[in-house]
Amino acid sequence: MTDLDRIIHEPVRLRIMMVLSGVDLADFKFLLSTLSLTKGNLSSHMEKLERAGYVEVRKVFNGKIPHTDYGLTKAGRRALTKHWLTLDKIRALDATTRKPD
Amino acid sequence: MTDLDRIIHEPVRLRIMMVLSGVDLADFKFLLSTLSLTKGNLSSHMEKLERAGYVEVRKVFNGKIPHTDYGLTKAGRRALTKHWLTLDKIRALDATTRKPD
DNA sequence: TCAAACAAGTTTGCAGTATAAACTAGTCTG
DNA sequence: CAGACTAGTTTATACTGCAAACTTGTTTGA
Repeated sequence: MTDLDRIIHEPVRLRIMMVLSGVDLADFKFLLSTLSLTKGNLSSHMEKLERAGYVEVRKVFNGKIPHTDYGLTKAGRRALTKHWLTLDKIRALDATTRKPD
Repeated sequence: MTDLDRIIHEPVRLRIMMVLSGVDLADFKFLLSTLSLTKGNLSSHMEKLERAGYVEVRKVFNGKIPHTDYGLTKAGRRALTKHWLTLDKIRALDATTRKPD
């Protein structure tokens, strides 16, 4: 009930997911500058999100230059929505928990 | 701006902080059962929160039995409030980020 | 009375992870 | 063709969450 998905909860990935949720597709370079990450860092986070089935990766060649686009999957959107709901529940914990005397 | 305090962000500690924010003091046993943790796990999280200056620990003897109470410090309350604000900002990222075509 | 069980935590060991630095594969430029 | 650039990926390291084992002391029961 108050269990947070650690794949999404990780700060960088939470931000990645939110950015992706606002667009159809985003490429590596865009994410890199938007989120101010190093390439290695972004790469490994994207791999983790892909493995979890939360993002879809599309690799194409723009002429001769390789290009990578990312987009949320249905499952990714669902998981993200659920994550915020879970956070809302945790946020309400202060009101629901009273110490028994 | 969208930097999350990892001390607080960790799921278990976020829950601990929220529970503590709803009471003046809570003891080890109460937290243990409320949050369904193992003792070792709770102990090390509390130590981390204490080191960060977010919780205050009061150890007393109830007769012969040792007793440990925890409560949020001012800094802890401030940090927790700020944390939720930061999460709100991240939550709004989908609306503010648009991919330049 | 002394061994076994219990209480309340703390310490330890391990498995997993986030990150930057180093690397790769290929393209463009002078 | 040498060197710089593009677009990532792999590697190495330092950190961290967690449960199990341990510690210190108290109570219970035979």
